[in-house]
Amino acid sequence: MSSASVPGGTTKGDLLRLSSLFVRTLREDPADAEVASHKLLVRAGYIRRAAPGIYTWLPLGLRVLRKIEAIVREEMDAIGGQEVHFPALLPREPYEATGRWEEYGPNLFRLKDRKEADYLLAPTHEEMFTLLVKDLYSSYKDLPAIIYQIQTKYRDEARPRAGLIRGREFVMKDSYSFDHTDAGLDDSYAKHRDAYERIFQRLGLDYVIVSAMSGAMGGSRSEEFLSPSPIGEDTFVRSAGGYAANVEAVATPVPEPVPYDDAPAAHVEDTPDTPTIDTLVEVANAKFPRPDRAWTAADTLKNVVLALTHPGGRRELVVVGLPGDREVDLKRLEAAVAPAEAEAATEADFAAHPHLVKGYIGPGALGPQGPQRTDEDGTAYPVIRYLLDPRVVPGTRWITGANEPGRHVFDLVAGRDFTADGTIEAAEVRAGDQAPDGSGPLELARGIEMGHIFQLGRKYAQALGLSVLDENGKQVVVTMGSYGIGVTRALAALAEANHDERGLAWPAQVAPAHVHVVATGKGTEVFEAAERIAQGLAERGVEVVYDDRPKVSPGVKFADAELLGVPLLLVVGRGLADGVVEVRPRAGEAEQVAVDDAVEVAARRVAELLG
RNA sequence: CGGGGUGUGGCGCAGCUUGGUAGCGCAUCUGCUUUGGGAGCAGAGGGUCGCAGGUUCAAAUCCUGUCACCCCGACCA
Repeated sequence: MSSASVPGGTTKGDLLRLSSLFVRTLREDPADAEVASHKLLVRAGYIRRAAPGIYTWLPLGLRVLRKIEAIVREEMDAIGGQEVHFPALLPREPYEATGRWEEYGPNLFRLKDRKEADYLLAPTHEEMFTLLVKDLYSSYKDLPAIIYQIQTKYRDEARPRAGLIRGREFVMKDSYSFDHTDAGLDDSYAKHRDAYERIFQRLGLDYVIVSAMSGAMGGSRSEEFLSPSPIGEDTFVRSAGGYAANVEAVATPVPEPVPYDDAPAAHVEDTPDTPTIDTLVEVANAKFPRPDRAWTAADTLKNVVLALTHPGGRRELVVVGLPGDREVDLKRLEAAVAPAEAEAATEADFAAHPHLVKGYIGPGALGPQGPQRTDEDGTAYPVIRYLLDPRVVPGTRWITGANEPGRHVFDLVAGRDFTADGTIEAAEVRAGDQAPDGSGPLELARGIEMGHIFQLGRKYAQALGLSVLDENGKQVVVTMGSYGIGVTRALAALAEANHDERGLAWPAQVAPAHVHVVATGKGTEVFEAAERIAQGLAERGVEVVYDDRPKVSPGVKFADAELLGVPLLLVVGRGLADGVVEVRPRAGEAEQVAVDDAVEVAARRVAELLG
């Protein structure tokens, strides 16, 4: 690996000769690859699959990985981060203390030593960092502190996919901040946010920052850095006015309450055979037409029965009431009820609650209006909690279930005829919905999550007993932030964003080399000239891949050059007779250069590419 | 965990319906020719057909079981 990346410097750049480089390119896509980054990284000889979701790094891939790491390292150091390195193999105890030995479930790689003691391959290192700081520090004067590592993580994903995008082994930069005040945490968080912006800018990656739910991690503020890509696994929304959020985190704008003084009284009507919203709308329009317009699904209040499983294992039925033209988004629901898990109610759940008439459930049987049960201390609870979509504000009028087969209520007014136990963000987010900050309609897009920053707060410090003495000599629990960048995933995102049908096309900052020198022809002159140029570039600190393979046809060499994706191609071939060589960017126009100027020109082009 | 699919030289595939002892392309090796867009000719090496049982004179092929892998969904800092 070269230490020099500045052309014109005095340190020698690397010269990789394709005749001996440990690489083999493939003409065909591997059968198990679906996405471009996976196909091309394998075809170009950057990585090989070792096991599902686990990859071996070959020299070219490793060079790219190291360059990304170097950029991450520089920016982390620039905000005062100090690098450490933890083992990946860890004992059970610290994870037991925070409950994550259990919480992580089957995604944790667990193993036993010869004495049957439990170990794990770390999926992330909050516990170890917290304990290390506890070990070394005990005063507020030692804070703030930011420590980080770039390290291999292990998660036994249920379904690894898309090559490096979701692996079971992956490289992550994880950093942690330690402060004794909330303001300090805000500052550490802001530093990381800035550092992440610089990192992704330097990597040449488009990114969007979306607000996210902190979910099972606990804590408050949390944002994700996504690389927009159709193959991304995260759905996010954004508005023209600059709002961006993970779908789970989107807040629904709450409409103003509607006056209902002149609203007609609610009335129950026969609506036979209307167990679905579609059939209900059809019958309503046929039998009870509105004078002004037709009924639509949005006029109905759909009540969806869901089962929550709480951490202790308690199962609870809840009903979510939402406009009939929307579905419940289970991911949003789960984010809203975390740490409980949610699923659709089963037949057994309905059987256990016979007052829930499937297809005709209405507020009358739910929440405050429904059956109650009484606690030991006399407090009354609804048997089934009723949670409303934020759009169902007081004064809105609905057609909804009458809790009898074949019957619905019309003109049921929220706030007058029924109330609920609360509101919940569980309805699906759709393109065209308004952004909560009034910045316009939302569009949905997919992205690859490359980074995530969290304000963890005091959860881990509390669980592991990390406190320091403050200015007044009092013990205060430390507040923490946790910040991750998926380094290998960022590499995949770069490959996704920088390729064409011929192969990879790396930004110069992360490319395995700066210049790809191709010698075409059979005469010794071209090889001698190419050799001189390659060495001349290396001596100026330029990193060079030199295709010195004899007896390989030009077509193969050009195809390989385009597959490997080095940003600048330098061809020494038939032009040599006229004293010229060709310099051309990976996807650009060729420039004829006098052979004696080749090193100078190529080095200058590289410097331009590196910015 | 549910659904679908696939396991045959290093890679990509055919052969399986209708059993007869394994083939094609790429890659690799040797020789000659060729050299600006994935060359040609001649020759060569390399596969217990995922594994285990079973049926049969005979199994890559039929039957049973099992394992692995891929894709979609569920799940997932």
